[in-house]
Amino acid sequence: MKQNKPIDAIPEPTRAELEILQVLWEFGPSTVRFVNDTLNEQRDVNYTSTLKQMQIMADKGILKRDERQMKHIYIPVEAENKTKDQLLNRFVNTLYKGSASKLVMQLLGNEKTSKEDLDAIKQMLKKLDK
Amino acid sequence: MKQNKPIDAIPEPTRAELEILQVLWEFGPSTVRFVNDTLNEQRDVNYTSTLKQMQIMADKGILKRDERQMKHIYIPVEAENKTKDQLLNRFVNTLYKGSASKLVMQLLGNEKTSKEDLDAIKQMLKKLDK
DNA sequence: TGTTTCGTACGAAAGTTATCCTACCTTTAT
DNA sequence: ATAAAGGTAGGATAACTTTCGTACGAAACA
Repeated sequence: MKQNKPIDAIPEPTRAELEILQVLWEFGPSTVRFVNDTLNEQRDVNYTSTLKQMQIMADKGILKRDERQMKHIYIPVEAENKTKDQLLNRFVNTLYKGSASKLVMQLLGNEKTSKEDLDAIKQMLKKLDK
Repeated sequence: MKQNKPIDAIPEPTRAELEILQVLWEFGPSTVRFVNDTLNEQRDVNYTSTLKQMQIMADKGILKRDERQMKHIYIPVEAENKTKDQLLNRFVNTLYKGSASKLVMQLLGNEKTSKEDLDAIKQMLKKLDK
């Protein structure tokens, strides 16, 4: 019988938290106002909802914030790539037993993968060989 | 302002539901007892917890069940590949703006991707060309 | 200077997920 | 026949997520 949870597990961002991270990754350190406005281009969210989320994320250590101004500036603690690596690893582990090639096979068997994507992938592999 | 949710969205399996689906995909239609025993090789779960989960999944339409016997037999409604395609699409959409090649780039930039995986991916690409 | 606008903080509430207890029925074995 | 084992059903509950109302302070402005 294994241990149920690793003790030092880094909290994975939830769905709503990920939305917020995307904005911060794309536009850099931002105020709640800016993040909320950006989110509202996609769907309805109340300002205080976004505020609360970002406060919680700061509590969890996902974001840090600069409070020197009245308008606090929020910044992701982890780099975009690091977080995405974690999420991707988890994904490939749970769905494909850790096999990257199985995941790619699923991806390529998918009609939605465009010719451009295929070419880009080939290019990458060539570069990797060097 | 866009619509918040598509009306006919198929409910995505949750974490615990996915664990159960994995067992059913691997071993075929099964009883709760079998699924629970299999899960317990990995972690502690009470029998009634697994039962409840599978009942909920049947309610949601994720599983159907054969009740002719006292020991009900549960079967996934959707094929493994279809469900995984949905999850993969969602993943690539939310994290990589729908770009499969970006996802693969992240995967290849990851130390955990083995040489075997790389070779397997190259093989696949060759086959696709024909 | 007062009022309106914009910000944070706090707490409540609703929804979802995951877990398990209890009750009760059916089958099996003593 | 009766007890034990194994099954389903149906709450109850706890933790987590998500959302937002209310309160209140600071800043901008008429």
